[in-house]
Amino acid sequence: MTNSTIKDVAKMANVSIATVSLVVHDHARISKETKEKVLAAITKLNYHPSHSARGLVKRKSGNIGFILTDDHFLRTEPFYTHIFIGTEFEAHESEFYVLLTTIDSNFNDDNKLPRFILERNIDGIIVAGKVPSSFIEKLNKYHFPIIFVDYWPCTKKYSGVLVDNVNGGKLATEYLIKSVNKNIAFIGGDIEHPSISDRLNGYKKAILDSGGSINERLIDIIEDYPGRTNGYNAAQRLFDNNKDIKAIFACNDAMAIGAMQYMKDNGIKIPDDCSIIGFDDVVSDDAIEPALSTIRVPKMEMGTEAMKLMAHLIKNNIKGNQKVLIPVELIIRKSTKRI
Amino acid sequence: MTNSTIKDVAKMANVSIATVSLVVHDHARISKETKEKVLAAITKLNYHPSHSARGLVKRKSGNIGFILTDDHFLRTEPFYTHIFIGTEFEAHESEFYVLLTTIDSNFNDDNKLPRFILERNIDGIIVAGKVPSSFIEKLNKYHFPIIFVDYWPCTKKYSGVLVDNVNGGKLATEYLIKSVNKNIAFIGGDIEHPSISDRLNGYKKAILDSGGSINERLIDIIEDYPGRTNGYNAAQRLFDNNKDIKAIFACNDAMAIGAMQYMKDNGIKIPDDCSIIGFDDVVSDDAIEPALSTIRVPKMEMGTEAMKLMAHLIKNNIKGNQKVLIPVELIIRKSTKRI
DNA sequence: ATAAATAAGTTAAACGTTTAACTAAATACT
DNA sequence: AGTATTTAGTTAAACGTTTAACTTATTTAT
Repeated sequence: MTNSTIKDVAKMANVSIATVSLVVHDHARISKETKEKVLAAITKLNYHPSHSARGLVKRKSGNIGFILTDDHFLRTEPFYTHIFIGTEFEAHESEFYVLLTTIDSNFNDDNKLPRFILERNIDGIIVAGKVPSSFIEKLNKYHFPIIFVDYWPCTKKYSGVLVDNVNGGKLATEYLIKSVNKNIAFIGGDIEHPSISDRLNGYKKAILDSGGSINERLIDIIEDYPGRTNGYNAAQRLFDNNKDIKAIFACNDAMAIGAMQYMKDNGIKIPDDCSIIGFDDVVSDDAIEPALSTIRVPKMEMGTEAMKLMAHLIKNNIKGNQKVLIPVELIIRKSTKRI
Repeated sequence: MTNSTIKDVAKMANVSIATVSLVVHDHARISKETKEKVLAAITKLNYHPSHSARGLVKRKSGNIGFILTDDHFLRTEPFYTHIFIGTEFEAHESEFYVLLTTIDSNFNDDNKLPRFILERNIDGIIVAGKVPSSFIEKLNKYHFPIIFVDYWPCTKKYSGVLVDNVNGGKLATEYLIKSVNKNIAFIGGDIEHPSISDRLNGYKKAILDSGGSINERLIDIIEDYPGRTNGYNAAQRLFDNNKDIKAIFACNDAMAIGAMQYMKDNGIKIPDDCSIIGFDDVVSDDAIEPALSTIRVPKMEMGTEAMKLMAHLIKNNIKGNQKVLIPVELIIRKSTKRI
């Protein structure tokens, strides 16, 4: 039951350890018969190459760091948890291990970088979600590939795996235009966040493309975090201003759910009086009454894409600065008037 | 910026690499002056021992596996996420890396064990939360230490880090006895789960100790998962049966919140008509109206304790079968009548 | 004064891989 | 037939540590 090594396999298959290694790496120099012989021994002995030994000679740790802020990780909506699971899943293919760690959401110059960075025990880093800029600055000193997921800092030195927010906003708004035509509001928070502003851009684009014009009084944006309470308040301001709102596109599901609560509390029928579409497709959307229409973000896929890209960067020994856009999907449930 | 090795340090400090290694391990054989010299070089070169090289010679991976079911990890309440962060935090001390992976919540004999187990790239495993018994059976074949957190399978071959559920149930119930005296109900789900049945045991113990007797009609237990909806339904059954319930001790906060919703919907004033105490102390407790009194479970501490125990087991090369009880704390907020 | 013990290092082998350089046999080319 | 090339493997060094065994110098005991 103790680990068998390459030597045991070599002995059993009657070849040198180099041959075993070449078989493991599927090298062309090995004949079919030898390969089969070795493979049989590997299976019999349940041999797996030692991560440490391999790492030592290749001067790679075989680890990828996955970093996010603690409040993102501890958030009740497991958005980033899904992304992490995606990377972990995909790591199987490329034989990486993923080391997850959190940083302080108020990370500043006095904070230390995660241990695996200081010890250089990773071959690359995946950063999920918005992180403090002082963290990114510290990261700049290091020479491994860094991939940002769901957030791309302005410095275009790194790769990013991003939701196609503009298109998502466009899809949602286009549907609302087709079903209710006019008076479509947008509610959002944390507009500094590129994802949110892109969703707003998609909203504007859809309206302009359809021949309409932007009415700033239908757009309610706050600086604060886009959560349920702020969604509730946004809806209140909106309806106070304009009784005739026919649809709301919320920058995320949390705000949408808050806005729905306001409508319920004030006798506004969903979707008869007012349609609403969210963004993200979180677990509770289906449970809520009426079920919330939304833009589905394939969270796990973002993780797998990030890890695929990482494997590519490492294999080719490049740092990369490309942008991968993850397509989204409009999910129509019960909170929207049918077209 | 590239990694410096033990050789670089040795050269700079004018000693052999063995000396450097001995300094790093704080070995007594090294004089104070040499030690300082070496330490200075280490700092100057920002030297960190290679995880791989160390792992190779020690025949340890330096990794600890952290395993839980996917639905536990993806649950909106980040209970196990907190526990994980605790292990990750404590791992700093013992220089371990933590590899987090999920298993299928319907794990059966056809499922494969996590990769790092098959490849034997971990020195020990921490299992968080209830896992399928077929998973545990498969684990039985391996010879590394295993620690269960927040769930301890009947086979007492492994160590467990567990919430003091009995005492928690007792604390909550004792408070309710003091404040409302009589007609204190218990609602719970998944009674097979040792944690839940222990909470019920604490409830019973408190009542008996106070000279009262157990009224089965005040105890509502379902087999299903103890979530909000089931809490709502449990409260409904309870009040249908007995209008005079003065307090509810819920087996967890989710059920408590559900039960509160039922009371709000039916004009039962909290805490004037009926007090309620939950269990776990989840994030939303404070946000809910009125703020929920509960039993606080120190989640991060469970993680750190598990990792401390793991480091101990590994250092002494034992498998261990001890039980660590984590004390809980009664948190009184607004959902309970004052004593 | 000499032997024994202690202190403070050093040497060298080992851990399990990978891979460049080498070898030996078989095949292809003049 | 003799040389060049291809095929299919082997050899051996290297990766960065740890640690048992060794050395050398100093102190202590007799």
